[in-house]
Amino acid sequence: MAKRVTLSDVARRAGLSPAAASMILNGRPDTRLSEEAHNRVNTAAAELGYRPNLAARSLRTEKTQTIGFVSDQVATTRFASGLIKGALDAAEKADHVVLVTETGGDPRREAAAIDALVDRQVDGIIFATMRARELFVPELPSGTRAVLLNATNPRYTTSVLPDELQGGTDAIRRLCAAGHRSSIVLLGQSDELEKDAFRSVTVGRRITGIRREMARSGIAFEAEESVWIWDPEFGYEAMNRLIDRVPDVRAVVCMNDRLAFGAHAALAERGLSVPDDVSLVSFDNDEVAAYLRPGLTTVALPHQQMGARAVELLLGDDAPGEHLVPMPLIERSSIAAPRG
Amino acid sequence: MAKRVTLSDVARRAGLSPAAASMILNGRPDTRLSEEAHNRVNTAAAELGYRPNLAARSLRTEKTQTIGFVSDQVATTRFASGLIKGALDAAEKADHVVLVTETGGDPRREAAAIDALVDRQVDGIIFATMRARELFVPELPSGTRAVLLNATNPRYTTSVLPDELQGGTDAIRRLCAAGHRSSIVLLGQSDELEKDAFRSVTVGRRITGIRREMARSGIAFEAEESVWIWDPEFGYEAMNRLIDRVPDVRAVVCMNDRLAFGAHAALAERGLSVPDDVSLVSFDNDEVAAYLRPGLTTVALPHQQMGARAVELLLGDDAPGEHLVPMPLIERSSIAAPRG
DNA sequence: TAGCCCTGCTGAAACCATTTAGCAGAGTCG
DNA sequence: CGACTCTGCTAAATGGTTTCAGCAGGGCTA
Repeated sequence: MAKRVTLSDVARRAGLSPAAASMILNGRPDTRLSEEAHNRVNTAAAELGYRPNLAARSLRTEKTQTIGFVSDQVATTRFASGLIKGALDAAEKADHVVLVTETGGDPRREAAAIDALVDRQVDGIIFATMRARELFVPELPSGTRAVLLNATNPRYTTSVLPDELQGGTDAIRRLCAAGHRSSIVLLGQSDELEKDAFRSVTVGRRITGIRREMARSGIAFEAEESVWIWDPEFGYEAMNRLIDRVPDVRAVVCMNDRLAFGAHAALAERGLSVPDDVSLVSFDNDEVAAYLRPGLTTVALPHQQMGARAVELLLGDDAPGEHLVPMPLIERSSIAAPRG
Repeated sequence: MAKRVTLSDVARRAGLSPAAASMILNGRPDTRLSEEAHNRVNTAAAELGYRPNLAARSLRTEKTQTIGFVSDQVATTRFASGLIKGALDAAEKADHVVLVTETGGDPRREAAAIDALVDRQVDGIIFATMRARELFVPELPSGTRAVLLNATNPRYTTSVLPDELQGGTDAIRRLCAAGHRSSIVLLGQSDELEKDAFRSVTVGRRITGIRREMARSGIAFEAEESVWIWDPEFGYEAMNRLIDRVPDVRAVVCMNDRLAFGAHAALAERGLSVPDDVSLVSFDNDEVAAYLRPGLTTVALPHQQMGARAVELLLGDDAPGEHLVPMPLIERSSIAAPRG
């Protein structure tokens, strides 16, 4: 069984010392080794198919070209895989590789995951949550870099979040641009009922963006329905209540696509067609948004960009702070000019 | 900044040699070190908060307690994240951690990913594909273990696949159990048109399971519609054609849930209700299957179990070969006794 | 009392790359 | 000619763990 090729083998074949070979292969800048030496080492390495032993290298350098990704959930939502994919892609570009772990939100599992990553001397850790929130992060060995993905934390202040304020704003702008100025309802949230309820940092901003832009345009919601669990069935029920309250509803703003999915079903049952009778705008760009007929116009959660941004921040040297990534409006066909 | 605690520190504090400490902490079986020594070392390690330097250990042992996961796709389908989650969970149980990479099906990226993993001396690699197929796996360094997940390969014969034959069988059994014996149609596949087309290993088995069980029960499809891309819109179109061909259709077997989703819409439009007029059974247990009203009865692709099985096989010493994991029938409410 | 085994432990090599200090020789300057 | 610099390279230490060979000393047998 073929033994591994080591640096010494390369050096020997090139007629140089391992030290020289090391410097050359690592492209050290201000070394004084000859052109000639460079060539000999490089060809020797190529001929032998040399691959450095990363364990040995890490032992010396304490770097691993590896980053850790600690997430509370990986399988449940598309959101998670988008974040991971974004991180993977960016890591690949930076010649890093990523160790993925899942904690299920359990602090014990989280601690274990962090230990496992720190033991492997990852160059940095990304902490991701699926529902944006303040995240508890245990003390890390000094020198371990960390960035929060879709989360915030008072100590580790470098974080990546979707720009929900802008997203909320754009959703309303789009509706206004289509000519909607009245008979608009809000599905999913109601300030009266939820004054003190804490949903998440991002939901708060989303709703602020929405309301602020409504105010700026001088229009108001005709009715609002609060929904606790943003799943299709509850969207369906809430939409029915909204139709009862506002029979001439012309536009509905849904807090997310799953609610919109339910709303769509309720509208269809009442004989109201989208977008001819009622326009629909929503958030997240969930898978179902594309399945619906007509396709749902929605403000996307830019998972992949967020994941990518997180690794760029982890590896780069940007200033700490909140980094917002824009939420693009995905135009499909659920918005039209109001009837009549 | 606190320096790392090393094995020597522990040994010194225990008044023993590093060699002794190493053996004790690793629980070597037939060492002759005293009870007393064990205690001293263990308490010293605990007091100092000793954590072994894994880079150093790997350098010696060539093991890393790390496994590699190479997948063609991670973000696109729920399937991918299920596989990953299953693998993550099983790895965690076995005290391993997993390096996830994505290739997008590009052989160059795949080669790069494998290099990156091999360089990091992973204990084994899982190769996963989202659409089951024969997968090309480049030569690996001898001694690198590999298992194929949702894929097959002539050289690396350890693979895990869903038991589609059983899945197909169970779908039909369920329909029969409800009393369906005629006016049954198949949506998504048609032998006449697709005799020579290759879909994937698993689709082939799924359809075989279906047809074999139909034959066994002495019944036959009234009509079949082939669909190339298994997305809702095409399911919708195909269902319309099927209703035209078989106006008294009583049951439809859909090749997957996205098709079923489209079929559901088409049926609703024609005033046919599920399950009272028409029963629906399908495959995959996609997210949409639960969103539909009524909920879709479907034969699930057991992602997580498959992912978990893969790491068990990678780490254990089972015989090579194809390992099938059962596809559970998820009962919701799209099947009822045929009308009339 | 030599020879042997057994117990409980240690010394040192090995794993492999990186890095610092420094050496030999040639050339330059005053 | 001596001091100095510059060039092109190497020796050796370093990082932390595992593991093999073996040592010291006590007890036992012949």
